[in-house]
Amino acid sequence: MDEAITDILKHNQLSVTDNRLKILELFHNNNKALSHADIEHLSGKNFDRVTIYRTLQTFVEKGIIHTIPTADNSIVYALCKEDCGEGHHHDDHVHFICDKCGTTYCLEQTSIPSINIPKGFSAHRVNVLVNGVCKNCRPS
Amino acid sequence: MDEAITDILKHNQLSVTDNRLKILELFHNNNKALSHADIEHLSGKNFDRVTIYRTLQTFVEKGIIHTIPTADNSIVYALCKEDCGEGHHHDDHVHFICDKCGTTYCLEQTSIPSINIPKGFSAHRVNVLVNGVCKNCRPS
DNA sequence: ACTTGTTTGCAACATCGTTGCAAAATTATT
DNA sequence: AATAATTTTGCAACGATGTTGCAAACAAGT
Repeated sequence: MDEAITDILKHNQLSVTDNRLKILELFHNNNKALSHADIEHLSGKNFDRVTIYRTLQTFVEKGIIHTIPTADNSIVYALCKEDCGEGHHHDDHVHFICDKCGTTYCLEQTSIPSINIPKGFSAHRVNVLVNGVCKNCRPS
Repeated sequence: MDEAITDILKHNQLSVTDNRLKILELFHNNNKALSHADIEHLSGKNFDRVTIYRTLQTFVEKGIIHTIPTADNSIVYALCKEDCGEGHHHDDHVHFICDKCGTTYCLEQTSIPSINIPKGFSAHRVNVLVNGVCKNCRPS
């Protein structure tokens, strides 16, 4: 399990460090999107703020994680699927943000519908954000 | 023209001040979404940063403008349509962000498609962000 | 084990956004 | 038209967030 995470780093020509292993582990253990602050808390405050910023930046560049825009304007990050690589992101799935618990999910199975945009505009990438209540916060 | 803007403020039970008139004017003159920084520059730096923050906040609460989430994580604001009011936003249109000039447009005429989300989740609001090249930046 | 190159942590800084409070402007009242 | 009551503004200070330079610590290759 730890070796799988190590492999991800090696495949992306990244040095294997405690910091990177720990952060990748957090993404694998929590099946949801994490903010910089989440990581700072979850990691037990062992790592410097700056290091976390730089690690996340590196992971985004390498295509290991992707960023998700949110309405309340905090950056959150989530693991990419297999087919993302350096400079090639293919995160064409819907993102769901729970208004109760604040959790952001990647709905991998929900594909993005096609959008008809006006003449003169050309679309390169579509982001769909759905706000609502997630299955854990659903009233019984 | 200036009176129309004054009316908007009065209809929302807001005092008519230079600041608010100027900011509303900027939104009417520039047919695109504006960031806090945009307003600071466009207004000629006559108003305090804090005042701009508070004015934008007030306008959002009153339903005069709405916020748009962006991938690069800067808040942008745009005018609401007629039917938005205090606590009632109905901005179900697509937002388009030009990757070249950075302009954010509200595509009022493009409606949001329905999204099938997994069981257990309930959707309340859908945000669609399209990135691409706008009609002004289109290569000839 | 040693060397090379990368990564980390610290310090300092820049930007962004918020809050409390007194002065100024706007609205309501007489 | 003048005054009183309320709202808004600007300033100062603060907190949170994100960035950069540089020396020490670490990982990878020989």
